[in-house]
Amino acid sequence: MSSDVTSSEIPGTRWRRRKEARPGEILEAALRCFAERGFAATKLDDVANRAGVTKGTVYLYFPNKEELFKAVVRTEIVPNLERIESTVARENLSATEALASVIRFFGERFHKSRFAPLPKLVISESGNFPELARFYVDEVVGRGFSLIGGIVRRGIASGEFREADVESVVYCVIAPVIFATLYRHSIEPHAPGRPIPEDLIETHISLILGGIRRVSVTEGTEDEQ
Amino acid sequence: MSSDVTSSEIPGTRWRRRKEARPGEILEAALRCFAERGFAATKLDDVANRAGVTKGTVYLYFPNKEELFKAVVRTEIVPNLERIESTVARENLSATEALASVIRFFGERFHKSRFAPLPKLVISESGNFPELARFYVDEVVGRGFSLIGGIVRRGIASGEFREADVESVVYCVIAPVIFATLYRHSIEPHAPGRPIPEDLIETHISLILGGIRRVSVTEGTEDEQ
Amino acid sequence: MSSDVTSSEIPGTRWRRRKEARPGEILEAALRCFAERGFAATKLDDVANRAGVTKGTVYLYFPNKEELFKAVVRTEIVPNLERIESTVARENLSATEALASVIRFFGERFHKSRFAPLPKLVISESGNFPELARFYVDEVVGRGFSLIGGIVRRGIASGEFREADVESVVYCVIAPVIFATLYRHSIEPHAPGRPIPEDLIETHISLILGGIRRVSVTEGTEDEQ
Amino acid sequence: MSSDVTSSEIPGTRWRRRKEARPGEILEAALRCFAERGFAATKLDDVANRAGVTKGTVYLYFPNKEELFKAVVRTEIVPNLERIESTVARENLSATEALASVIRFFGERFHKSRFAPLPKLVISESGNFPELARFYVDEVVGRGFSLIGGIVRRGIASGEFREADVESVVYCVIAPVIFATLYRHSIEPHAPGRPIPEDLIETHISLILGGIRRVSVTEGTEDEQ
DNA sequence: CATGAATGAGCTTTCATTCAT
DNA sequence: CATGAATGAAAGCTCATTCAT
Repeated sequence: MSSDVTSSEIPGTRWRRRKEARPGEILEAALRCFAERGFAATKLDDVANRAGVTKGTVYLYFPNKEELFKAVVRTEIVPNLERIESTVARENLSATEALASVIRFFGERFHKSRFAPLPKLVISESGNFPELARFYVDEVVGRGFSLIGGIVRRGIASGEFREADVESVVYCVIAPVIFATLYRHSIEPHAPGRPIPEDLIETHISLILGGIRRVSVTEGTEDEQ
Repeated sequence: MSSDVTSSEIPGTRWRRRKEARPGEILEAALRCFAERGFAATKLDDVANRAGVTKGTVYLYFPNKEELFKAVVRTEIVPNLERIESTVARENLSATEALASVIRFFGERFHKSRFAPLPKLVISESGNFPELARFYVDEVVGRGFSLIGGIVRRGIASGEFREADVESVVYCVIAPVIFATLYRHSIEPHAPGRPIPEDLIETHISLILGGIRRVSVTEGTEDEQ
Repeated sequence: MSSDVTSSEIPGTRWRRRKEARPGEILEAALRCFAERGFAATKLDDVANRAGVTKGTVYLYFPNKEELFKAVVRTEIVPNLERIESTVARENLSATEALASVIRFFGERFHKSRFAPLPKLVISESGNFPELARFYVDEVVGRGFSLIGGIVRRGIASGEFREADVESVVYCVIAPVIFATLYRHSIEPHAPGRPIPEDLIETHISLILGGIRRVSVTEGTEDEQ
Repeated sequence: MSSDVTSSEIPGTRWRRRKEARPGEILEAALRCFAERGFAATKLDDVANRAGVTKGTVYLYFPNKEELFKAVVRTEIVPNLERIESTVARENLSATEALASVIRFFGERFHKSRFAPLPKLVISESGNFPELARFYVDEVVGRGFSLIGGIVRRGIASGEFREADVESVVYCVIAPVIFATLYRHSIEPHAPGRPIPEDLIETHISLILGGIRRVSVTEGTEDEQ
């Protein structure tokens, strides 16, 4: 648990004035620290260093460590949620297309966005922050399940998909995506010999569609990816 | 807090010698505490209380908190691994049957055994214990992947399964099982309104097999990709 | 505000076991620190040093600084209250005798007992601890006023004393006693040139009785003390 | 936090020069804060807020918190002292009249003027500011004692008052006045059920004169005060 | 073996103080 | 002059660790 976090900041002036930028910088630094070490193991000194400020400055913007954590979750989750939903809600796709597209979308999102470390954070800290778990269930799991559940149900209703327990299918759709995120932020960095396979997402899509679709997808799968 | 989870430590040391008499209650209690709160947030007082002893007693068996953590990982994971492998490795099953059986087996294991909280622990603490990640990759992920990868490869070779990226398929096979475990130990306790669906595992099996098997499981599925 | 509080403790073993004696020692040390420096300026390190323990030990017995403060007040005030009341409540004294005796009693009490620094503490900290003020008013001021007020009223009723506003008389009876305490614990230590006069209490008694008694005290004052 | 309340500090320093322009609001605000919470517990933010400026501005006029405190004492006490003395020192009053008048004068002063919170401040902070105690003794207690002591001595010499320990009498004269001030600023605000009696001062005067005057005041109350 | 009182390093938090604007 | 963002030393508090019993 070494605090090997060094500031990568303006070397000359140790004293700047950036009221506007500060909170964002601190939140970003905090997100990374929390994601790496967890809430309890994160020292405010590390967060401050990473943000290029001192401990005191953090307290200028956030009343305490817990509120900082909540602010991180709040600012990283909420905006992303909106974007995900609105993006995927574009209509006139078949259930098959919609499912493939939603998986692909999540896969990308979780790979690149700042949202990426969140699942790990939630898994790790739900024990210490029950509200975090509840919040996540309500806002993220709930919405995500509705979104995907809706597509699956639509596919079954239209005969595109075969009969199945919708809830369970949703789990199977989501799991590999989340799992990849968790793996990427926890294990992969320390196990360079075993990276996540390149075509995980596309394989996942084809497996899921193969498993759920009623009609053959033999030729359809080619252009699926 | 640096790492060597797998090393067997100064051999013949106090810890090793006393290990013989060590109450498994401490390890069990520690496993639960670590899984619930994470390493940093777990107080030795809590572990001791849960084990029905005093803090001092913990130090009789483990030289410090970090060694206790490593001991937890060592004693709770490794024995389980052996059993899993030997059980599933009995041959004369078709790839289909083997895959179904291995998923079912893991599903059970992760549901009931003391092994269950481990994934959460690894996800949460790999940042603070890089060796934990390495250990997990080598011992668990590696073995699991070999096991399942072997089955998949065999299925493809025999024509039972269609062509696919084996690594990716393994991920898709494992992910829902691990994900369910993580969910069960992090989120579910705080979100009673959204339990893991009963037939998740069976649905998963049927989806995966549907997705991977060459012959149709619907009606004309022989050409399923 | 220099922390020149040095432990006067057993020099050999820095490590002892005195669960029984500890809380009392800490309370005593705390009383002195609080009385000298006030609540805010008192460092727990000082209290600990004076009690011959370390900061951590203080927290073994008191959950935080504020509770320590309250405990000090509680343990120093309550027992003294009982004693004062019961002692003075001995009957069959004339109002004159009773008043003289009660003033003398308070004078002594405030001079020697551990109760002595309390008035200063209450005056100083009432702003930061409103409950302290309330408590003091209810338990100390209230009781004291009842006690003395009763005597005065009795004296007036019996014709021993002349008519007067009882409340005001009580203030005038109490004020020099309290004032002496406050002076002794705040100013006198730093102004050795101006000590409290030796016969303050007896002069006070004779003045008060001279002022309140109906019969002339011109010659009576001689034997008054 | 060491002491020299009376010293006029590095003469011609920043503080001294800027003193000319200094807003009395800061001193007034500081006096109130210090009196309410004590030196240590007073935050410069509070002082600044109360004075309607920012923290930085306080430092424009006072080099640090301690100097601010000293300036408060200096500017709030000293001028008042002068006025009091000169007012009461007009002669051609009998000792009885002079004593009554001086008590009344102090009673008023301590009730309304900015001088009022000072006694509480001295009582509370003498532990942290020994010089404050010394200053108070020299300037306030000393002068006050001379003033009142002179009157008492004159009364005794003239046969108006009976023989008594002058120092002790002075204490008894002063105590209720100071005590009322302390009570008013510490306890009364938090104990609305027990206000200081309206005619405390007049009762005090009549008790003291009754106690000290040679002639009986029992039936011959025409000279009551 | 087991206990639990005691320790002290380390972390969170506060706030007097500085200084670019 | 005035501001207020930023600082960092100091204090409160926690808890892994020790050790007399």
